[in-house]
Amino acid sequence: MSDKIKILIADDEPDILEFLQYNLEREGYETILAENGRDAITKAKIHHPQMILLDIMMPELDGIETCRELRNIPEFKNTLIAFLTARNEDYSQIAGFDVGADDYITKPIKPRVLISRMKALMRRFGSEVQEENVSLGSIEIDREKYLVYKDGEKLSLPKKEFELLSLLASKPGKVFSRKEIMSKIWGNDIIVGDRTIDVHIRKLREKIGDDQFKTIKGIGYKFDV
Amino acid sequence: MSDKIKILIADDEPDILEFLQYNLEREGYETILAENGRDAITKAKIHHPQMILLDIMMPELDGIETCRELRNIPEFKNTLIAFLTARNEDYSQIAGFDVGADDYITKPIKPRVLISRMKALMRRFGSEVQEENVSLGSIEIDREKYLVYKDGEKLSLPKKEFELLSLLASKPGKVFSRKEIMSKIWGNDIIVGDRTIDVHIRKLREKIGDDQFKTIKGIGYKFDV
DNA sequence: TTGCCGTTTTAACGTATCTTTAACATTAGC
DNA sequence: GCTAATGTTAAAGATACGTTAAAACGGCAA
Repeated sequence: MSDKIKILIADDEPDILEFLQYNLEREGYETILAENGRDAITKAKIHHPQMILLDIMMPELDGIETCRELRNIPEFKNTLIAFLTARNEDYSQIAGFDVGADDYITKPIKPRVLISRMKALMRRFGSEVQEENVSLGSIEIDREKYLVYKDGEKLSLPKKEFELLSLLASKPGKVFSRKEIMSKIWGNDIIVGDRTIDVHIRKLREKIGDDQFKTIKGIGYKFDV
Repeated sequence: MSDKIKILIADDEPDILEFLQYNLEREGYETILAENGRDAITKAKIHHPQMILLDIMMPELDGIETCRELRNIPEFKNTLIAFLTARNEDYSQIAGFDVGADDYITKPIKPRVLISRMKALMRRFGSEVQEENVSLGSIEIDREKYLVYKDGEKLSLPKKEFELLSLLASKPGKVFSRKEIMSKIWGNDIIVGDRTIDVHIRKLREKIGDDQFKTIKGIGYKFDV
């Protein structure tokens, strides 16, 4: 499996797609191409890109709507999303940010500028970029296949448990507050009771090991070896 | 203490400064003004802004250099920094990002666009308010892991004790008044008796060391080595 | 559609731990 | 030495977490 950073590009003009693909791949990124918003959402679910570039004007589903829908899917709550668009479309620009975009890049696109902006975004938020695989002590996590290995033995966790483990293990030792866990796994709109998290933690403790998961009363949980 | 978000603006044109000040304050931000890069660094150290807007072209010290210097000061490693500049200065744009900027806003500035961009940056960044780790003498505080090390030995303090230590240690030597401690740790609505603070201080003295915590009778406490 | 099954969430209750109080002792500073 | 502020202690109070079982949900196959 490749450990390249994956970028999904959605634009209805093949020329632009090709231009971006060429320039990004030359920088060592892996690109996934989509020709409209609907297509972008589908492909995002399959490929789990770290970053998504959306043209504003697209058939089927425009960039703004696509972004809104993506942000409603917990998996993409924290994915970097940037818009591409013609100069001076200020209205779109505002709408874009309000809908949860991280950046807004004006056409004509200059490769050097694009790359610099992308790197700036990733530098800052890179810590949140989910690595493909994590391996700590006797635990190994394969994010793509949704699989966990404990001492080499394959465990197949349900989705929520997997996501929780995956989140906690992304920064071993760091305490994740309940709020943080909730927003990263459930998203900001969905509200679940406090006991829900406990129950998932309990399941993980049963399956992975009791002492790996530490409770910090009043704050949250952390995963440690 | 005000809980408004503080934004430092550096530009050598008074008109622009005033324009930005007006628009940002109207949105509920607190603004700090600087007229060149040197000034900006000085004022940043005094006011600890959450975000800094830098004009590229400035006398004394230009935006690029200012940003580079700021990024070399640990306190500002994670502060949001955005550049303001005229259109099409692509070279500056690239240099800006390479030097650690988070965004790049082109003049003429449209207030709604500026505010939207800023909110987009803060939305991402806000959750990850990087609290710095403190290390004084034999005490080390890891805020992310909610751990305190005393001579390398790991201590795990209850929430209130941790917060109190964390507060006092954030400015070693500074005397925190009881009122200040109360409002920072309990908030302004919750009222607790005076003995409560004493008890927590006592616990800390037991665990961390008696003489680190000094009482200033009639005023409050300070933490020192 | 219906029923099944695995997953997720809720609710109720128990419990450990943390937080605050209150009563009394001690101390610092006038 | 007097007084107000702080220190100490133990116990009461509050709260967050753990546990369990059952309900709700969602996909899937008959």
